[in-house]
Amino acid sequence: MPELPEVETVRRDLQGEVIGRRIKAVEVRNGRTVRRHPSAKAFRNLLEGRSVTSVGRAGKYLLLGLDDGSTLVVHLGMSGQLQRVKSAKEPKAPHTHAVITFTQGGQLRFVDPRTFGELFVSVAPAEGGRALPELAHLGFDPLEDVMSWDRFWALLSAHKAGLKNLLMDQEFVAGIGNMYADEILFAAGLRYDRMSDSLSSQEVRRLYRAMVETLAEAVKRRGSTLADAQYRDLFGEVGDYQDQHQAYDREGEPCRRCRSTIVRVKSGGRSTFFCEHCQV
DNA sequence: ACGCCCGCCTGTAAGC
DNA sequence: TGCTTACAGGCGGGCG
Repeated sequence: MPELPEVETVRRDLQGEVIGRRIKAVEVRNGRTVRRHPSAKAFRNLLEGRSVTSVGRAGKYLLLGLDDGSTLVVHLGMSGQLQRVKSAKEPKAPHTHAVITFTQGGQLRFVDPRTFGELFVSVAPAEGGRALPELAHLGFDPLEDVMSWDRFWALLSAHKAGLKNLLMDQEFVAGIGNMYADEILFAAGLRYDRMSDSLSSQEVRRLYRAMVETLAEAVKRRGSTLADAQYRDLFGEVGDYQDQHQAYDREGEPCRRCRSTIVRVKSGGRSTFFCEHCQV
């Protein structure tokens, strides 16, 4: 399930692959993928003939800047993948919902079994990411937007929410999903249900540090590919960070810090994994 | 303002 | 063995 580290990995790969390329043709094979547009044709018309000038990211959204000042926005949802193929002749994977063909140099394909992902073109330029009206609701980006820990404290204190819910709230901070929320909270030594306005200054610093360092390390490891093998990078390769997981998907296994058993609870309909001894 | 639930989806796995 | 059910969860919307 692609979260910030996986999306950032794809972004970096895309940068070397699509900048400067001109879009010759766009094929939409599943209309749901471009559901924000009135029709697949309308989406196509916005893209054909354009060149890619930049590749950015805001939270879990990829932003491909185009030469007319518009932006192709990609959200991978739960199961979305972008695939870079050198030849149009390469067989299409099942659930290939959109295909972008470049004038030279193959295709970019969007594959998404669960169809929670989407593509859309925003008429606004990509600069800064959240400048797009469609993404104006996103909160700060944990890797792009560095802030002082007391500023972070002020943001946390402005809410009265459980820490996990707040970390996963894209309007608060953009890019963290269920998996990295559990990993960040383990690294911070804080429970998922601690109230955001109840932290000591030391705990605020630990949380901020854990958030930035966990995500940065996961980017270094090119993201997490779990047993379901949903996440693949632009070239079909898996990530390495799942081997470093301390909590997520480790129910019944020993905590790597204290050896007590990692437990799993349901919170807000989602699985939450944590160590009752290390997280307070 | 926040928590919680639903609907949207399909593939996988557990249960009977 | 074969069918049914549960689960995975990002996001937007509704409700209490």
